[in-house]
Amino acid sequence: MSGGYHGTILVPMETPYDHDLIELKWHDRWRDDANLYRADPHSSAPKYYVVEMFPYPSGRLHMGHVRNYSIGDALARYMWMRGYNVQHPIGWDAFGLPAENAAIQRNMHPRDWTTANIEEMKRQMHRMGFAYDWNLEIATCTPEYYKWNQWFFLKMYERGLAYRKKALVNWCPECATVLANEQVVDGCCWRHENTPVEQRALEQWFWKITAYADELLRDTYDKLEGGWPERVLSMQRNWIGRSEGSEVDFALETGEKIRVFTTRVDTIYGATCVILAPEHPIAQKLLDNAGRAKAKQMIDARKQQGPGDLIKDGAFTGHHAVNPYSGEKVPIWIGNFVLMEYGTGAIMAVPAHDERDFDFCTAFGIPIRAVIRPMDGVLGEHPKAAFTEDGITENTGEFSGLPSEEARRRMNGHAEKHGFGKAAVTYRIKDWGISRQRYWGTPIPMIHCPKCGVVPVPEKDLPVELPYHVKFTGKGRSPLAEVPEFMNVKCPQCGADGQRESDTMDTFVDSSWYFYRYCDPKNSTAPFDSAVIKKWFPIDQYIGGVTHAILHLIYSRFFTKVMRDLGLIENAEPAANLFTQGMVLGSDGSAMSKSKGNVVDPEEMVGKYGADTCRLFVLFAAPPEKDMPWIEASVGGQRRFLERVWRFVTRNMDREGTGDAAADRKALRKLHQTIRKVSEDFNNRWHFNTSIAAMMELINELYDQEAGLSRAALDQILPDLTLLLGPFAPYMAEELWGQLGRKGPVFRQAWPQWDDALAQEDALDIPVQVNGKLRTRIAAPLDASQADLEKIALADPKLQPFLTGMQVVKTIVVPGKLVNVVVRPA
RNA sequence: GGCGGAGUGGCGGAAUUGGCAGACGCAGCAGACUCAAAAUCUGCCGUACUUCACUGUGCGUGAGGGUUCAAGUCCCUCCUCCGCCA
Repeated sequence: MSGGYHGTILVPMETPYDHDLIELKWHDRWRDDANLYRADPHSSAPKYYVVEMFPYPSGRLHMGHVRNYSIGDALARYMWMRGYNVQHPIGWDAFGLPAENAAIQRNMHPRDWTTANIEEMKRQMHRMGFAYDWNLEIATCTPEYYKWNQWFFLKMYERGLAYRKKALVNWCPECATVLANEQVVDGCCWRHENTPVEQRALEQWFWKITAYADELLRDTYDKLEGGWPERVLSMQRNWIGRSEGSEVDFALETGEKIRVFTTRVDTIYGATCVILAPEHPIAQKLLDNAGRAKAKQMIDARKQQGPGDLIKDGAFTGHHAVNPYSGEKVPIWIGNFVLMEYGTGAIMAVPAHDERDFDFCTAFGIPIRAVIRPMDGVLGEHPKAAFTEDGITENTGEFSGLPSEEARRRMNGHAEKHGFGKAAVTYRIKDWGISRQRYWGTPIPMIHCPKCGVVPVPEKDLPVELPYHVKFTGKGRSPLAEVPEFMNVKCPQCGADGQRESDTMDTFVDSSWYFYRYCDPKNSTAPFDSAVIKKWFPIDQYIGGVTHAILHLIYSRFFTKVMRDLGLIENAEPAANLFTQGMVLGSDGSAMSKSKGNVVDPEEMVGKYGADTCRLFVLFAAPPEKDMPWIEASVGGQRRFLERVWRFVTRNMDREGTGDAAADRKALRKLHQTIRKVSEDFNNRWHFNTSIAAMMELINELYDQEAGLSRAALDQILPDLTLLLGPFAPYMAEELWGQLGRKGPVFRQAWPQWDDALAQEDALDIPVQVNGKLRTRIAAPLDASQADLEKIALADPKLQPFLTGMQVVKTIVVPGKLVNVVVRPA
């Protein structure tokens, strides 16, 4: 039988595929069944906890969400079908600046705006058919949730992990308000393009993430390697930025000391000046009025330039300090590239052996002196560039003639012995500044008492609730500061009239532990029940955008470690496996943005093609970890595929079978190959693009064999095909499943099993090469030996022209794969 | 500059362990069906040449070199792009 279906044999029972009809029917049933996607608390099946990063409720789902959630949903459904007890929650990262902007611009209260957005996006999620357990839903802006942010704050405070210090914030003099980093565009205010942002020092709260720097770094190797993308681990390691080196004191005439950090103490005899961060307290003391003005200018200017295009700037303080090793007096400068937050806020400049120091000293006419020679070279007398590698010390007093590493070791020992320095480790990561001068966030549970100072709100008084009636002027400090009913409070210690902290917490606090709260979202006496956490954690699979590779993912790791030290949980890491999906790009290949006008609205696409088609497309267009462009012309291909499936199943479900054994065998072979392929993709790399391609090949084969299929074959093919489709196109799968007379939701059915014997081809089809070039193909029995293959290949008539006049040197036979005949002229 | 990732047809991509490069889809071309169109179905679809012959040959995975019977895949040098850190 050949030729395939030409519309002449079969009864056309088909109804056309109407996505709205099908999807809306199931949509209502799924939405109204609160327990449909609930994990079974009494199940003995292995647990599987899959979490996709929760969205900010901006009001509309975008394509990035659709992609993220389609990946997670396919996985959750597959794991259900594999018999796991799956927990699959969703919630809302509901605090944040856009809500306040809406308040200012549209006169809507942030809470009302957020609530309306959540409802709208929830509706869109239902429409997409995502299988979430809505019983676990949380919104971080509710007092029931943020109460526990405050509780964690108090716990941090008790353990000395929360402290207060002055720190710089972005200040727009025009708005007279503090700006978030993302409101600073090219160093200017986002609403006043020509107004440079200033830096102001405010008292703010910090969390001591640096106390965990070492463990956060170590666990990227010990616990996350293999489960998290290498790219993310490498970014986190960079961010933590551990470096080993030395701290050394340079003494001033006044007796004060400037402590510098360096990784290259072996070069210290080449230090020709000391450079302080412009805000360094000693710099502030040494500078005259003009100098201080210059320093302020540097601090403000730094904010306006990215680290890449920072133009080096500096100024001499007029003072000197003494190099404790050489006794030499070197000038003290301030420099804009020295960061107060890193190391000690002061460096020694060794222009001969550090590129940045070389640039700086060349620009300001500071002398250059080489003290390290290359292993196999001589000391550079008048270097034109810094020699930055390790080498041999020279002209370094008692430490001369040593390899760099040994010099560092000995010099550290020397410093320690004489009390002017020591070996030291420093980190790039800074403590987490959590204060935000904003309304729409978690109030920091602290009270300022004129007598007692800073006093924590007692636990029993939590939550400190956000007042509803607030004026949003966009001016001044936190809007909360203007609400007397909120601000005025009695000191819990002495009863005096105190003032509440008016700042709120960074929204990254909210997202640092939300996946714990999912497990016990209604608990009113604790953030969660530890026993429940023990059951579900660590997360088996966390899925989200690589944009969160650093901040969110490091803060939530920090939170997990603190929670563990508080005895609340046992796991040291929140997620055993992390998957970062690529971005959805516009058809022009660049990120979707309103200004580019290349934004594609998911809801519009769902209306046009259906949710199943959209889900299928975002999974098909590229492997999930890669960026993918949205090319609408291609979407039609997914729609056509679904229509082909629909037609095949509906017109074959009730017909009499034919009975062509060859057709059955071919179709069943392809079916089992497809089950194997799709299962392997789920188990290994999640390359759903190839899974869907395999299903397309299956449907193509089924069309070819359709006319000859027996009823028995159809009874295997139709349900299995439907089940395979389940994780990707749940609506159509559910509808077809029902039409096939089957009961129960598709995602609760057992995943189909493949049979290697049925997937096996009838005969080998082996390519034959001569000197590595394909010359012919041969058919051979499955059990052909290497010798058989060689014999058949060499006898093949098509090969003869390439063998005449040649001598066969050897024949390579890869069993089941290939034959390569190596020849040379006789 | 350092680290990490990538570069394959007109386009998205496939080739999972060194073994047939271009699966699957989009776009395009031709045909069937149709009064016609849409839809559907069938065939073609890297490139140059070749043939009466859907025959055959050469070239081809960013560039150049190497290892190997065999390289998109491994090694070396280089170029371009993206991310992170400087």
